[in-house]
Amino acid sequence: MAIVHMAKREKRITIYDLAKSLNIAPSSVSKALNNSHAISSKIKKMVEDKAKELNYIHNTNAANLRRGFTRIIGVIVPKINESFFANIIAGIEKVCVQYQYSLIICQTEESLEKEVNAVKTLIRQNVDCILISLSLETQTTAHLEEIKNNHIHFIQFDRVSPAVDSYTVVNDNAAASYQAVKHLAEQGYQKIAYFGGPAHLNLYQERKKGYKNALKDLGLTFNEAFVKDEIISTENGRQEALSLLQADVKPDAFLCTSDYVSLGVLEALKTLNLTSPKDIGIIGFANEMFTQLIQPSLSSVNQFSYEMGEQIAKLYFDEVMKNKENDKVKSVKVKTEIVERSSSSR
Amino acid sequence: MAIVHMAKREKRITIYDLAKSLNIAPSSVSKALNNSHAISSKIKKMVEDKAKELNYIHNTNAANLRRGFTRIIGVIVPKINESFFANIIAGIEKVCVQYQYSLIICQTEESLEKEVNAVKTLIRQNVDCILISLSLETQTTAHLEEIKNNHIHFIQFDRVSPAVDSYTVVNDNAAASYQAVKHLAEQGYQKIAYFGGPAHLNLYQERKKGYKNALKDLGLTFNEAFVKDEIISTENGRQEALSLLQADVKPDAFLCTSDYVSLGVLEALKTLNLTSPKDIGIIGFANEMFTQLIQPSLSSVNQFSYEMGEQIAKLYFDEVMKNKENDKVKSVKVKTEIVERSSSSR
DNA sequence: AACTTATTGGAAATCGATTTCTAAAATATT
DNA sequence: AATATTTTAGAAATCGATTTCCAATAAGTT
Repeated sequence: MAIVHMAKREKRITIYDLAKSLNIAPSSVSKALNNSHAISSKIKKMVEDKAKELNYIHNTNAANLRRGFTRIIGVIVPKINESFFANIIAGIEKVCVQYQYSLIICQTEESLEKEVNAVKTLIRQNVDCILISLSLETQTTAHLEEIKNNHIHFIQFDRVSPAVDSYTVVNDNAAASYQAVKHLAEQGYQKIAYFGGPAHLNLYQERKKGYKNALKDLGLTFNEAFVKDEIISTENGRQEALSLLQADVKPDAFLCTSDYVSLGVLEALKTLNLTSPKDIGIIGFANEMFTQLIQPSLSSVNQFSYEMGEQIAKLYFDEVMKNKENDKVKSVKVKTEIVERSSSSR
Repeated sequence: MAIVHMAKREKRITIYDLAKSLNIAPSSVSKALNNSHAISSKIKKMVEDKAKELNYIHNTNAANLRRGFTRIIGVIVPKINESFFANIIAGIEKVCVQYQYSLIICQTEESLEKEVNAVKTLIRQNVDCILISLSLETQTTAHLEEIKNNHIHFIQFDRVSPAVDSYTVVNDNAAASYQAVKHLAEQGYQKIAYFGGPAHLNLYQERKKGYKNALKDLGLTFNEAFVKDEIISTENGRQEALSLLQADVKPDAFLCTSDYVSLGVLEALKTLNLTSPKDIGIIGFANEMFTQLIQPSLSSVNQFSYEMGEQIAKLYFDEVMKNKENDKVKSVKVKTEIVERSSSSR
């Protein structure tokens, strides 16, 4: 796409205009507006009044250049309009306005190339910090190291790469799926299948680990055929469930790492004339809105996405910002909760 | 909340560093990097190589200050994590990256005060354009005029104020609700109630207008008691539906201006032992994900939110940006579509 | 070869704030 | 009253690019 160039905007009122009309120095105007203690309250009052009168608006751009930071935080997510990420962004925004920070949002649409470009854009924009959740494609991390090379603060969340040393905010994914399996077992399900996402993502490794550990601890047998990775859409879930449920040895429950996949399992049950929770137990991840509206309602792991957003932003303001060397990075775990609904209650 | 000040970041490589290490002038470096025709390809090559070698990253801030524009577009929405707005933002982002523009996102949480602050922040940040959908509270528009006073391009979308002269992108709301009523009538519903939002919003005035016009054209009687404003949540919808359905003269269908309200109507039906579509027809607005998943599935007006986002951004790049005086503003209508599902099909 | 015209690199001004340093004025101290 | 100290305003440098203008060189023309 061609890059279009814009005409320069008409000039705004500057501190020089204020200074001239008050017959004082621009530096004094600046100090007055910044409430510096090195300027009298008489001049402060004068300047403030004149600023209001002439409709002066501070030019952040000029100040940023001089100060060296921008009060802007960059956020990179796979998809802005996926409710999990939309909630996280909303939570981040809520906290950022309180600190008078702005947010630049980029989406990668699950593409590494777009992710690399987004990182470049944010570095160019001089953001103070980058908050990122990796795309499904991301397996290299040179672009993340680049953030650190440019001395920009950096927090990974949800989909993180342990290969890069940084602050992280994640759910305790291993514990969450452990709890989910335990819940299914308590409801009497014995042969529990696991539908995970791309195996190179730490997030899914953790969930699989929790699943396996729970089976072991509960004395349930582990069946390699019941474990599928790369199941991330409703359609994937439907097909894999169909094939598993038509095999000789069938599962009696599914732990899905997405509610959309649960939905696919449900569709498969319908075509096979099976019902949940009677024949098959189902539990998903994310606690999407629709899980409580459909029949049967779907059990799910609530990931507290909005709260995760708040915690990410708070981590930045409370810790990262004050840690100049970005050493002693820290990992924050966000609580999860098993929401028991029909699909796993018998 | 206290404003925290940040330490200045460590210095990055600048064009002065490149110039020094190549023994040429900074201005030549700038021209080389901008692919100016006033510089030889020999020097361009030299500069590009050295830039790569030293990991030079362009400082947008400095360039912005000099150029007078930022390649940043500000977006203000009531809630980032409402799927309608999340989709719009995603659509806007999709187009903006193609033009190498970044997005600053603000949410008002339906508060005028936050909206005013968001506008101020965006003006300070020197954005090239502000895209805004008004909060429910917004009835004054001084802050919007302020955008124009600062010569910042400006597009209103979805929830717009006709009191402010600006580009707008909206659904044809009158036509949409007209079609919705027509659809209900065709299915044999005669006494159609209307649940709208705050009456001061143009959006809802239009929808009510379409509703009334459709009734007239179709020869259906208009009943003032069947028209309610300020019904925007599931709970509102449930209560009002309950009260209407227990009155002497009852409606046999509901046109809801939100799918969440439809959901409330559905709840009311359950407590009254009525069913949809047999006893009562329902159609909502927004075509939310859940409308096709629940029982009965809910008919809805698809507003094509993602496409609306794309069109907003395209309007900016194709027209607004080129129209220096911002005169001859234009209103873009985004198509809608009646999605017929069980709740209105008998 | 002499002259005109096109290219191309560099010096310096500029964008609009912040900040350091200096000096004058106000206040405090003896 | 003389001196020491503190306040306060302003001059000038600075952030890192872009852009205008000029001069030197290269290329083209007769």
